[in-house]
Amino acid sequence: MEGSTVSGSQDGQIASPRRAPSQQRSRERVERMLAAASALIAEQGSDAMRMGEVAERAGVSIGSLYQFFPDKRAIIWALAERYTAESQACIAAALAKVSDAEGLRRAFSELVDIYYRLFLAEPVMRDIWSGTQADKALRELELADSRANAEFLTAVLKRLRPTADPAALETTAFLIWQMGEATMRLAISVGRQEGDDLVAAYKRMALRELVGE
Amino acid sequence: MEGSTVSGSQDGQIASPRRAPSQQRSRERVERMLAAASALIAEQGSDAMRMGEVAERAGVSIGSLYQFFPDKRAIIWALAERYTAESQACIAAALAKVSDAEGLRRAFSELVDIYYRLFLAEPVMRDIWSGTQADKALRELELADSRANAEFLTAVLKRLRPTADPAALETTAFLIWQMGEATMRLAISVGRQEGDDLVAAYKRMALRELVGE
DNA sequence: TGCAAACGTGAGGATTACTCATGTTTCGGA
DNA sequence: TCCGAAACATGAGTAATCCTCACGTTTGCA
Repeated sequence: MEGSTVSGSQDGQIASPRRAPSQQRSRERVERMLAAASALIAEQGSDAMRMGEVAERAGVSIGSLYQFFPDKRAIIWALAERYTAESQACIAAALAKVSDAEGLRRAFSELVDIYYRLFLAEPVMRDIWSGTQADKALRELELADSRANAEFLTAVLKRLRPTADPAALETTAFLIWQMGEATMRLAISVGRQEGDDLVAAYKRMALRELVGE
Repeated sequence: MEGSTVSGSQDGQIASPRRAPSQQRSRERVERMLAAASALIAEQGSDAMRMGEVAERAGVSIGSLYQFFPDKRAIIWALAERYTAESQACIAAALAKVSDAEGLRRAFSELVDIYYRLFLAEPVMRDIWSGTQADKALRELELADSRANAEFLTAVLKRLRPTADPAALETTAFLIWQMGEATMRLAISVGRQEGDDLVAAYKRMALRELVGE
C-alpha cells in the first residue's frame, strides 16, 4: 500500500506505472502538485481544473506532473485517498469503545454531525465525492471506504445483538452507512436549512434501525 | 415546457438557444439522433459516446446534430427527461389510489421492485443516473424529479396521518425517496445477490418509517 | 411562384489531456 | 574524488474531440 498514492485509473485497473518519488526534492514537488490541485479544485471544481494550471501553480513543468501522476484522475484519486484514510481513523476511534445502546446512539449521532460539518467545510471533499462520481476508480475507492467504515458499525452491532443474523447486520450497517453518505451529498446540494432537516431526519431513521425504537 | 427537450446546460442556465425542429423532416432526424445516442450510451456509456459517432450513426452531419442540441450534455439531458416523464406518470398512478396503511405497504413495495427492475434492464438509465452525476443540469433534473415523486408519497402520508406535522412528512418522504434512488445506484454497482439484499433491506427500513412497525 | 426561414453540411478552429526526446541532478560504489 | 546509472525535469508537440460557421438546399407560405 506504500506507493499507492501514485496509481488510480479507469475500470479499476492500476494505471501504467509511474515513478514514485524517491528523492527528497521530488517528494516536496509532489506535495506542491497536490497542494496546487487541491487549491484549484476548491476554487473551480475538479472538472474545470486544468493540468497545465496545476503544473504552473505548483511551479513545475507539465512533464513533471505526468511523471508522478499517470493522468488527471490519478491526482484527484490521490487527494481522495488522503481524506478517506484520515476519516477512517476518526470513525474507527469513535465506534471502537461503544458497548451499549446508549453509547451507540451518542457515538453515531456525533459521527453524523462531524461528517456533515466536514462536508460543509471542505470544498475539495465535497467536489470529489459529490461531483466526480463519473470516475470508476473513485467510485470504487468510495465503495471500499464505505465498506470499511460500515464494518466498524457492523462490529458494534454484532456486539450489541449477538443473537441476530450476522449477514443481516452486515447488510444493514452497509446500507445505513451508504445512506448517510447519500444524505450528506443531498444535504449540501440543497439549501442549508433543508439540508439540516434532512440530516436530522436521517439520523432519526438510522438510529431507529440501529438501536430500536 | 414545450421546447425544453432542446435545452439543458452547465450551471443550471438554459443553454444558448437552439432551433426546435418544426418541420416533419427535422423532427424525424432529431428522433434518429436520440436513438443513435441511446444506442451508443447503452454500448459504451455516455462518457465514451462521441458526438461524431452519434451523427454518423443517425445518418446526419455533425452540424445538424449541433443545430438541435447545444452541446453534448443536452442530448443526454433530453434522454433523461424522457425517462423521468415516463416514470413519474407510473409512480403517480401507483400511489394515487392508496387509502390505508396496507395499501401503502403494497404499493410502495411494488414500486421499489419496478424501479429496481427498470434500473437493471435499462443500460441508458443506469448510465445516466449512476455515472454522469458530474453534470449540474442532470443533477438538478434528478433532484426536481425526485421532489415531484416524493410529493406523491407526501400526499399519501398526509392522508394517512392527518395529525402529523406536514413539514416533517415532506422531509421524510423526500429523504426516503432519495435513499431509494441511492440504494438503486448502489445495488446495481455491486453484485446481483448483494444488490437484491440491499434493496430488500431498504424496503424494510422505508416501510418501517412509512407505515410504522 | 418567389422569397424568407428553416434546415443541412463538413472542413476547420480551439481546447486540453498527455507524450517523448533531450538535458540536468542525485547518489552509491570504486 | 570521480564516474556511471538511475532518477528527475523540461516544454514543444501530438492526438483526440467538442463545437462553430460560412455557405448551400429544402420547405412552407403569401
